[in-house]
Amino acid sequence: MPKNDQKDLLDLDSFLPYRLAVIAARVSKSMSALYAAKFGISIAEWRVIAHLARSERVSVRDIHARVNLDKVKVSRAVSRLEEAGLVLKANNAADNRLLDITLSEQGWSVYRQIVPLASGFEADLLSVLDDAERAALERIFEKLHSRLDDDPAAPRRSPPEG
Amino acid sequence: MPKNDQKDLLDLDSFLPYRLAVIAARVSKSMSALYAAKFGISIAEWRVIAHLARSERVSVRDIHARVNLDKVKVSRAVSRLEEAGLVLKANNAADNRLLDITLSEQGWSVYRQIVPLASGFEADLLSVLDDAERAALERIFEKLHSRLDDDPAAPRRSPPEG
DNA sequence: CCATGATCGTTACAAATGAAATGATTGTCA
DNA sequence: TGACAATCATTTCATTTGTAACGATCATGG
Repeated sequence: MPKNDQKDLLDLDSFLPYRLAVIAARVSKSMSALYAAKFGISIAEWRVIAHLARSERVSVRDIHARVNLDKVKVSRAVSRLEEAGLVLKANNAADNRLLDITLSEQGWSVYRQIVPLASGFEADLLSVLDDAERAALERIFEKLHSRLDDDPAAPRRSPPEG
Repeated sequence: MPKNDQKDLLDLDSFLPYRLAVIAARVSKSMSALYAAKFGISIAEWRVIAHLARSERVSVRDIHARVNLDKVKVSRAVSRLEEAGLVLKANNAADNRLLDITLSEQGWSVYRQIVPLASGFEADLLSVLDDAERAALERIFEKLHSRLDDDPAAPRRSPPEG
């Protein structure tokens, strides 16, 4: 007497949350290998650097809101980057609770070295997709996000760049 | 004098590894909220349960190889599940290094309760995609995985079910 | 046989993580 | 103005995580 009917079985291999987690983990790990060893930078630190490169003079809260990292993780990433000399912290003149975080010259240098590696990695991945699939992927991302926006259990989506 | 030309900037919001990580994290968290509170089960434990449901009497190594969790994580998840009474451990008669891990009656019961929640959650997510987009997503997953298979830095893909 | 190496599951230990608390600063409104 | 709540960044502390090592068992080849 079987414990389950076939219809009650759930195939993990075809289960969307699982598949997304697996592909994201593979891509992240493969990507981070490009800079982790060479520059001693974690994924969180890379996100902070990438955000600083396009928005100079931001606070921990700004980064937190824009880069899908919780406040504590950003704070620690920034501290490590400061110790490594890649980032500068200053007090915000208008509001002393805030930090003005910026890339140092060395931070910019590391960023400029990573960008071509990252872009190349992404281009390599995307090269296997045709135009229709890339367009579909765009729509899929947007549709899934918008569906998750209705779910209070889902983490909030980052606000659009400003 | 700007530090960077536009062409040297990398937009994190449109960067594939980042986007995959964000959507996967949102989906996983939203999904795990369905069973985490009610059954006190983590994502790793859910994966173990889901695998045991379709492959009774497996070892830690089997689960590790099939469910994208490292050996230690599986070992700990199984131990927690055993303490919770959802899983049974026995020695493999043919090889005493191996464990025969199975779902207990209570484990099956929890599984049967989670499956409709998980299937419903997935169906709800997929409902926003049309047939073409779902088909595209299938191809995208397969193409990205097959590209990553060439990258020694990427974690290995799980072998097909058998 | 039996010595050597490989495999399995667990443990040890350091590092990373997350939730809540903290201290410092600012906004609010009575 | 001044009490009180809110916000920012950090710290604290318990838990989780990953790497490496470990003991136990098995496979292999001499």
